Amino acid sequence: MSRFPRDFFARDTLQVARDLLGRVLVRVLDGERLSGRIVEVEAYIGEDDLASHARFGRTPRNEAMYGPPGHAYVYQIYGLHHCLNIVTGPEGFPAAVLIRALEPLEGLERMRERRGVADPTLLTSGPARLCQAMGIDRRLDKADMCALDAALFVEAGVPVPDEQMATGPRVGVQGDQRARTAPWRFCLRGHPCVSRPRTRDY
DNA sequence: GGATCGATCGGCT
DNA sequence: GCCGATCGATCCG
Repeated sequence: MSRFPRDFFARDTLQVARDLLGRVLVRVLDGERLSGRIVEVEAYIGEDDLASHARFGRTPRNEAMYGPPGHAYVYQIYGLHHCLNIVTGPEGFPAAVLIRALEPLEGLERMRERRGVADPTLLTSGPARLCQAMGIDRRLDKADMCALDAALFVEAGVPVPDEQMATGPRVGVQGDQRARTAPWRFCLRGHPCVSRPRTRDY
């Protein structure tokens, strides 16, 4: 059960994003393990990335992105959803990887209760869906995912060979042309749990 | 299958 | 005051 150390997350953000595919996100909730294989992620890199919450500089909300790698950045959106990022790169530089979709592995029954749906491909196939399934909210913002007693962490799983990986523009990003087109989304080609399967050539 | 819309509220240019 | 790194329901063809 190899829990990833901080060094894994301290590397270049695009490298970490790619390398997170196939790994296992684990949430310990009420003493029970809920887990899923990471099948889709997006990178948000620096204040110059106009799609990033760090584009206006350091604020109370995005503070975690400026902190040490291997910590969670959890934010609320549209007043009702949560999204989970893992902070990457050197401390002081705001960057993170958004976890967009999982293939559920452990704790499916609990996830079904929390989500109110039975279909496994609908349990964790979206950034807010996986947070609801795993009980992730702002209380986990800035949580250290490398601590021994962490309730949220990443295990080694099985890395994904390049030929099974697809790359493309990030979902839900509008405005600035560079931000819109940067190929900073990574997913498992054709996997049923990816959040937006059949748009474009995924 | 695709387009559209409402929910709901914290953070901010 | 405006708007969002979303989701699910609804309507249409």
